[in-house]
Amino acid sequence: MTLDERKARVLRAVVEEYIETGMPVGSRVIAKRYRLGVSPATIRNEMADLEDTGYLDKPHTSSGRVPSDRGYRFYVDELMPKKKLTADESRAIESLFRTKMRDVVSFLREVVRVVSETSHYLGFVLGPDCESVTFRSIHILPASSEKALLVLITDIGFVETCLIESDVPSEELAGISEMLSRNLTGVTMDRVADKAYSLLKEETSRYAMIVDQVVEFLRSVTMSEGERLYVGSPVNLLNLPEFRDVERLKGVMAAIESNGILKAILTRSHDETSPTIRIGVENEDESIRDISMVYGTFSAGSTEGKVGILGPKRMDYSKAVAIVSMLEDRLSGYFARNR
Amino acid sequence: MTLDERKARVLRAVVEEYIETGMPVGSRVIAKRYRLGVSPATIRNEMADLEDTGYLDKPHTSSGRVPSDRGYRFYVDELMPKKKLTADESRAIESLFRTKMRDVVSFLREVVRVVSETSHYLGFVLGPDCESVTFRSIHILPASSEKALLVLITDIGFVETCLIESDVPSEELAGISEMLSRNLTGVTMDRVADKAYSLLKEETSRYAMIVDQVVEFLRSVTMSEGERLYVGSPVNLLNLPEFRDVERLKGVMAAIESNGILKAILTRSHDETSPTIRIGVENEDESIRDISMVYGTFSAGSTEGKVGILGPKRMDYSKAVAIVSMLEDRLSGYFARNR
DNA sequence: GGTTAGCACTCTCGGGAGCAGAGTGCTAAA
DNA sequence: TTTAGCACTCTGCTCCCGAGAGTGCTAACC
Repeated sequence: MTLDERKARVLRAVVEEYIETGMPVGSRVIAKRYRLGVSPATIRNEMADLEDTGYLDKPHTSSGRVPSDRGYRFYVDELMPKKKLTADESRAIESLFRTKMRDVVSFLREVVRVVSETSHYLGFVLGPDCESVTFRSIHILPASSEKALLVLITDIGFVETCLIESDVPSEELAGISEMLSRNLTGVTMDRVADKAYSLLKEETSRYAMIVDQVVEFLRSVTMSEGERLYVGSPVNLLNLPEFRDVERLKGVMAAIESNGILKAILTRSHDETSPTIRIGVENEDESIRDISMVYGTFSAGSTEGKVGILGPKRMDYSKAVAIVSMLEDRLSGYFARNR
Repeated sequence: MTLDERKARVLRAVVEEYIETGMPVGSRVIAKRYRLGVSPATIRNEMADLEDTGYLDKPHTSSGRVPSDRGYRFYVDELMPKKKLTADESRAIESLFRTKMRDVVSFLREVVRVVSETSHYLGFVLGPDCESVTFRSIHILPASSEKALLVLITDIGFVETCLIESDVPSEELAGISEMLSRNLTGVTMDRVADKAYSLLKEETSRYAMIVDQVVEFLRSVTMSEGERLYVGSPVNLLNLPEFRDVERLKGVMAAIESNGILKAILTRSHDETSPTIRIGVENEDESIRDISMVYGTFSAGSTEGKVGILGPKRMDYSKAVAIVSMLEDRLSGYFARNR
């Protein structure tokens, strides 16, 4: 499963050339642009071998070669150089952490925007999951004569709020919140609503109005799994020749938007090496078999989230890895600081 | 500028047929499908007249007619039937208001989603603007030993939160928030940060740490103009024949995403009739001259927001108007209830 | 034996040519 | 005023051809 020196250099040249141009690459270009010191004919022989062993494909009998999924895989595993981000790119990413974000949701949206922008592909973030996030405290604040504001804070600094109807006097609201906070601290979010209900059920008669609303709020926070996934804008994909065909774009978009698919993949994966790379067929799901993704994990308190990039198979893996690695690091730091 | 009875019927038939099929429509189809009681030849004469007066266009010398922007305009002004939403459509919209939303931002995002879905075009919402939203109250809650949570509530029920560093004891935090709330209530959001600063500057020495952060938070809330515009996913547009050409889609997407454009149009417009319809060239901005938009205004407290639909010129205006009208109404109601 | 030049072969892509189909405009008759 | 008829126009499709790019193979070369 290993390749001799020269074959490896040819494969690398083909992959990099193809990543850059998007057009099948011929022996001529390789010989000219990548100084391997041999003639096109020799390159042709090597390419034929690489095709036999499955590292390269031919779109048709007689046009240049294109890396196969296996070829990309070998490239990212063995040949790919470690690219550094340009000053501009790292500045764009760092700026995320310099300006204070008001809440985690807008922060993660902003992360997605920056990832899409610097990678020129499609960025996404999967937020930490509820099952391992725990309750820290709840506050019930009087908001007007008939309204109160519920404010929930979790251990990783997520804040959720909700306006409810309430005519309960503010001292009693404070009492309830204090009691809930005291008893629920450390409980995981998926169990918090039930636990709150049992704590509050004796009070039901006195504060019936707000008890239901508080429990419903806690439940809805847990349920809002759907909102964990943030995906960037697909404008960048429109510039890629592989998405000239609207149908293909539609397929990918549908898959991503259907939301379940990407999330399932990301939550299922407990991966080995730091940024995970999924190339074409390596993706479980049919609908994204002709694109690639690069994603990594960041830790947020007791749990973790994912950040990644979706792009064509001929994506600039090296840069994608650099971006994802940097974000894994910075995001973990961010959540550690903001606990 | 008026049309005789039969010309009007022909124009209406052409517009509706074109909206439905997206293909240039010929005299034959009109005669067959729309019982006007005359032959294709007569229709042809009428169509020729309509072309002379600028209501119809011909893509090329000898193919069917297509409505011109002026034709669409006449159609929406004079000919368009008032469509009712189907049961499914109104149910989808009503469901927005039945399930309790946790915060205004996710609520508006959800509105955008539903609008896109029921219209099959691209929905958008422009939230109320800061200059006319006023401050209601602020709370500074202890969140952990070195953190505090700022919670800001505005008169229309918008809630913004932010975690800050703080080692100030909770009683004093309560004192500060109480003082701020008392003095700032009713102040418009664009002036609140400065006012807060002058209120707090005497305390600067004692609570230097948090004073700056509070002021910065208030300032950033005002600044977050950029987040006021919510735009749906453009997947629906991919299904339209007019966006088969990727370039066109790219143009529109870029214009929308650049954010300033759409917002400028919406904030500038103080329109006459309830749902405003902008057809093709009627749009000020070059980049959206070949699409149409239908949007309306909803009131939120002392200020207002916009909700609308972006689609091809041959969009189903009648349905778009129905959707927008319904939302103008419901959203105004929603913000009135949730003050 | 590995490397290279040469050459025949294959396949795509772009530009006509030709043809069916759809639709028009005009004319003349009802 | 309406309509039938007909010549005309323009598109879209298919087929065909030639140019160009690239390959695989063979035979010569170092």
